[in-house]
Amino acid sequence: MATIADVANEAGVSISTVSYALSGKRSISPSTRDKVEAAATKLGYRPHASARMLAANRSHIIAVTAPLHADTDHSAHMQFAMEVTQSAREHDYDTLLLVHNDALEGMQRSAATSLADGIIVLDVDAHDDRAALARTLKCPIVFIGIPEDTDGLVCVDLDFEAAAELAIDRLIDAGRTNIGLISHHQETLERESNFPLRFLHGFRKHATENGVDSAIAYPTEHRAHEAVAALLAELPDLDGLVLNTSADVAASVTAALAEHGKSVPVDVSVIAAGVTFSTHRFPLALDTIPLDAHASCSVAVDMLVEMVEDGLKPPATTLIAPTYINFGSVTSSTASVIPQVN
Amino acid sequence: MATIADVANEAGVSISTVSYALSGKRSISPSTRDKVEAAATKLGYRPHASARMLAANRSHIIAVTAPLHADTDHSAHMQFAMEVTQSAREHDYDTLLLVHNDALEGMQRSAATSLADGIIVLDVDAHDDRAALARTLKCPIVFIGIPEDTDGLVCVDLDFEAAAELAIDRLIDAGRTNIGLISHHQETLERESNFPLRFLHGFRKHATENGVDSAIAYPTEHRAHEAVAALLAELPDLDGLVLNTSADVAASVTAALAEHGKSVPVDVSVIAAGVTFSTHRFPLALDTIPLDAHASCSVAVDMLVEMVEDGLKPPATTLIAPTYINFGSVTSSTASVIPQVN
DNA sequence: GATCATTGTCGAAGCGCTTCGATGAAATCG
DNA sequence: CGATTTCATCGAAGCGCTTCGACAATGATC
Repeated sequence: MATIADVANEAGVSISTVSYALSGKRSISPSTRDKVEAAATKLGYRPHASARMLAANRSHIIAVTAPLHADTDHSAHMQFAMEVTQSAREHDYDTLLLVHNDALEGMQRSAATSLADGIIVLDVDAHDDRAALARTLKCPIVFIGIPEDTDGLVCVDLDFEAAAELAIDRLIDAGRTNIGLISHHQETLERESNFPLRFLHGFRKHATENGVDSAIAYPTEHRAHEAVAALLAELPDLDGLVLNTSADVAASVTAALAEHGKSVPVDVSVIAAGVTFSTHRFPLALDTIPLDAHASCSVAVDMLVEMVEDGLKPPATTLIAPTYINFGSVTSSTASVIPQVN
Repeated sequence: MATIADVANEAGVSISTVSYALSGKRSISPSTRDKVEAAATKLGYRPHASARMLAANRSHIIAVTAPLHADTDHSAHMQFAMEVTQSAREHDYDTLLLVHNDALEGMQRSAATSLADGIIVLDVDAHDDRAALARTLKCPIVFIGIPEDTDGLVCVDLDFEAAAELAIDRLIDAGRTNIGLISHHQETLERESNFPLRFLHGFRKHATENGVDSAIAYPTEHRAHEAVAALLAELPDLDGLVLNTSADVAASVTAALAEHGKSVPVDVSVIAAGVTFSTHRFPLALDTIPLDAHASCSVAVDMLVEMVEDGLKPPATTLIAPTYINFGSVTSSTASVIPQVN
């Protein structure tokens, strides 16, 4: 393990010159810089992480709290953790994983000991203990997800209400006026994971405002059949369907509708919205308004790094505009009347 | 941020006394210890992580490399990462997440800069680049999974060959002599993820040695139907089935067999072996020889910590003995002849 | 009562880096 | 050409902790 002193020796300059040459924080003559770089390369010099942390008072570590609930969608969870890590690396930060029962203690610990420069909070509930804790820590923190009380917090998330509105608008544009929503399991709603509630709210409001007949169902199994039956009972003329639910439920929707003699997209047009999974492997790919982990995480990490390095406090809540991916699962119910322009 | 000097002041003792009182590395009189502890509590003292790292030359951080492949089972992946983290916390270590393209560079970096005290390698391929790299690093490393060439490496994993043998033995005990295996997707095998190969090997060998008729199928879809059909084509009298495959394939096995007029467990007894998922939510729960993330990870982390703290090099490869969980999906084909003892 | 351990505490030397202020040399200016 | 600014480099002071060696004070030993 070569130290900076070894490099200084090898290059025939002082320690501070090596530091400045490698960091670029002060001007150094090209010839000296070259000597230093050559020496560093020759010795395979890598600055000692903790020495650097201590001296610079910056760990270049971001803690990520990702608790695992019984109903956690592991795949989505993983995606977010990975995306945070990738984004962090682009800023030369590493990520510390804080799980589970250790979430609160871990946040506390990594902040109090200066282990982490900042914290990313994943899988946020409406009433999340971590929100209260976050207000007491002077450490920069960004939530990916939105708790009910965002006072004093910095949050980033997909605009789920806008996503619900966009889904309804697309179905209305296609002439659909009997629109159902399959939401998440009751279990998830009860835990008050917040985004399904925001989606529900956006759906209800926009459906009412636009005078469409709507119904909402909550799956009870890991498939769509029960929810589809419930929807059809309430809305026999169902011709539009929005899915803000889990992958297994969404995957079986086409089959469930078929059992009732309904085909996709002609009889019922379907949009998956605010979901992390991709539908292109489904028996029939569905139009999707994705909950894009990469988008949320990179925005969140950018913000966090800015807070850490520049001491800025960004706007309290940043909502990410929904995007639409077309797979052909929405078609006009009156194709001959309203010709598709564009 | 109170420092150790503040605590020393408050308690009226020297800095080194505080350090020894809190670490217990030298004997300190009870009265002094109490004073120090009171002062530390009063000031909310937490040792500064990087200062401690630098002075003690130990980061108390374990790096975890968990690359994400196209065919990665996110759920299993997450489980392992979480379990490593949990086990690490029990030894007072935190875990750094190294993903993806960053796996090799990250191992390199965290070792060279002393960012991590040790490394856990997950999701190991037969010919894994990380194995070669590991041999060049002086940093303690434990593989969870077994590459083809284990020379100089420390590896921990479920004994997949023994798991295959155990599955066959149980089916033989139940009088089953036409035993099929549904393995993983070709894609997974081609990537040379190593454990399916070891399972296959154990299965073939033990089936041959015990004179049972056997057949092996590789699923092509995310369901079992094609594989079951292939198995029945080769082995029309199929009466035992071993599943070393993905959750979606295993979940649909009962239905796939039913389409051929075969019931579980009477016509065909089924065992899921070497799998991370639980089958108790399946339409019909299956006997399971689990690939227990907790078991593997806690053994691996214990070893790694021992290597870090005591400098010991444990045995090259540690195979974890399989266990059997009974859900009633295996019954005797000749119940009246071989009464169930016990 | 002198000798030898033992125990509890302290001071100081780092750990390897960053960064501030100082300094001499070279360049710029009136 | 002396005064002033700019540039490149260096020395030294930390960052907050651990740990080694020293050293009184106390207790045990004969």
